[in-house]
Amino acid sequence: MPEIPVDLPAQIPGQIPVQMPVLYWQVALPGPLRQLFTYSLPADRAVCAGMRVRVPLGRGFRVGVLWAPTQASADWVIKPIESRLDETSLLDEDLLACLAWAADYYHYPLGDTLLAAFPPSLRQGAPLRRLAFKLTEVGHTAWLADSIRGLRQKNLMQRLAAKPDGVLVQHLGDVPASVRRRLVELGLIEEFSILPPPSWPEALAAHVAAPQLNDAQAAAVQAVLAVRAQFAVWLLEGVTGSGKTEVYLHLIAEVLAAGRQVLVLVPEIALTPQWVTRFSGRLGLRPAVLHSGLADADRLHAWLAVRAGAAQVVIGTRSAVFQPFADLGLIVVDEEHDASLKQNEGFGYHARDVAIWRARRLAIPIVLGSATPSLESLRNLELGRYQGLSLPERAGGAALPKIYPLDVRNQRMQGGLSDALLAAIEQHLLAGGQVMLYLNRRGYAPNLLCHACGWVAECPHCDSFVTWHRHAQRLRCHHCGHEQAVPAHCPSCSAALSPRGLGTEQLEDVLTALFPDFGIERLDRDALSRVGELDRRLARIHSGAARLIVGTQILVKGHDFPNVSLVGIVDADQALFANDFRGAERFAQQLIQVAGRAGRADRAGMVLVQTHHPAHLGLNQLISHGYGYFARGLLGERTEIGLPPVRMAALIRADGPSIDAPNQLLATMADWLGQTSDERLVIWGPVPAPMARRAGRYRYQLLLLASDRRVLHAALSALEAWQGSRRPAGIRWSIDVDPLDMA
DNA sequence: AGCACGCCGACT
DNA sequence: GTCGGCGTGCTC
Repeated sequence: MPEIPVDLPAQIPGQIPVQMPVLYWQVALPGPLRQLFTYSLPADRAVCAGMRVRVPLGRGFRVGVLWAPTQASADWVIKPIESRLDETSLLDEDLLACLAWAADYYHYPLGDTLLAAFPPSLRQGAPLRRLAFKLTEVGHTAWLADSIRGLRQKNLMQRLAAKPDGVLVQHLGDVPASVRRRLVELGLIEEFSILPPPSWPEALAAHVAAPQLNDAQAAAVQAVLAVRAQFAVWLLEGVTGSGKTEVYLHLIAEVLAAGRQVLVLVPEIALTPQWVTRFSGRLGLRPAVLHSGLADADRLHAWLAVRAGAAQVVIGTRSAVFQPFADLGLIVVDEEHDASLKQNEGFGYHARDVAIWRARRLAIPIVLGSATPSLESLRNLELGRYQGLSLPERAGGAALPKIYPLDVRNQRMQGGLSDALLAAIEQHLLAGGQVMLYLNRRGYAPNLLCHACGWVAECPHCDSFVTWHRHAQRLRCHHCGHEQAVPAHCPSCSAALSPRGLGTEQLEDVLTALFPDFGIERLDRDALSRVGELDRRLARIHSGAARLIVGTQILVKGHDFPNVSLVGIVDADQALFANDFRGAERFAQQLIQVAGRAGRADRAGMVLVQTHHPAHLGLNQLISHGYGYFARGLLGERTEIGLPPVRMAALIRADGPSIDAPNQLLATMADWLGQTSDERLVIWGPVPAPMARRAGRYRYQLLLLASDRRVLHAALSALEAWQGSRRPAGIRWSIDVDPLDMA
């Protein structure tokens, strides 16, 4: 990337440098350096916080962000800022404040937090200005006189002659650099830098009419619009199929009409072209779509367009919450309970919570939508921090699916399917419906074992077994990516090996054998590794070419299958007895979300849950009283035990190549915290992580709990200060505030 | 994080 | 005799 610093060289040759007054600024730098660095710059340079600068550090240079003016210090030699990379701040005050809060709240270094708000190319110091070429006076005359000989030179001259404002280098990719260089040498063309205006496609006409809202939807829209110019968190609790998206679209249209921008946060997997099509058809514009698969150039383009206000609607996964909106008027968080809104590694922010902070700062409404709200949000509703909106019925009068536990004790099973479930599948297929089977385990079989000696294929790097992927003929670890060939015989006793347990691949094979006349589509991460594959498979399902659908979590996330009349939960037992305290909550959310795929059109759907524990209390409460009741019951339990969301939590993780060093480090921290911190701080552990060895590293964790967030916060800050940059050899440790995933 | 400096094993 | 392992310490 060519470097185009905004500043001229400090010293013009042949002139004596004038001694200028100097200003001092604190600069936030990337990396785990949890301190700001002070640099100087001439007082006549206009600067402000949020501007990117290039500064010397050690023997190299870094891209940093100007933070705040400061005084000189005698403790170290202050170096000058090498150059400003921007002419103005790229992050406005509100976003800077948000990032500063997030760095503080999540105990993540400020520099890394600030730089996380930039697209990758800007993070690395790419200038906003671009190189371009245009004809010189001489060149123009030469062109008119038709005195250019070389064909390729002539070609380039012609293109530049047609564009007096210049052509960006990136649009001259087909012209060899040597041709450009030659013409520059001849003085016919010249290189210069310009600031391209952010462009975004023009509005198209909305061509899909808004449907009539039902009473509950209309009431929700009205409630939000009534106070749209002030901060409020609205929790939109709408059963699956109740038309939450329609509520969003009405609100968005109103905010757009007022000329303001809208942010829509969605879970990772839900970003399908269908969403975009629906939005553009109804709103008459192209939303900016932001997700992890985006190319750097597209990311930069969208970022600039959002900053300029040209992109009016942003649909994105969690990182979109840091987009530099020019005039944000509304935030929507869809599926607010979804765990993918929380980043688990590194900068562990929760996009929903950051979004709420931004909304408060900007005094705008934020709508959190879900059929299965998180316990965090339900508690905030109880405490009166959120306003409740409810869509208790399905749009279009469709009935909610009926859920039945299916006792599989002592039942004959074929490929994990009981006779009762098989009969129901057949019945629904013959009646013309589609059937969906949910199994949260991909691959053919989760274990490969020796029936003679008991040997089981394990991952060499983790405390886990490897999954047999029969079609790929590989054994794969789902925790670290380890892969190996399938051994022909037991390595321990040479007997034959056999699969144990059931994965989606096997389920697909079993169903193909049992129901050969009905097409089957499998939806899991393995089947969808290629881009566009999801859409191809969804198309086959929607066309009716596939009548049986087998899949994992992906089924849960927001796709609509209107003709599914039966949903089978193949194995509820594993989730029923999860070791994580959030297990019950997550199971309930998944069950309700999967069940919600059934019976959307005119016929009521049916959900069969295979279990060995048909009398399980939670399961039955969930089935008979619904998610809302069940979740509020869980909240009561959490209150008694003192777990989140009633108490605030932070998880200290440590891992290293040896078994005791990480444990020891956390034990030392636990001791120290016990002695020095507020007595209201609860310290649990250290304990081995649920998977004690992963990718060859031994993992331990320490859970900190406090009813008062300030107590927790103070303890974490003290811990950071105490540990400082001390780093016992090979051990990594990190803080996860509000952890969702305890693994 | 980088990237130095700084002391102990197997190679031209 | 050197090349090189990564332990620890600093960067305005």
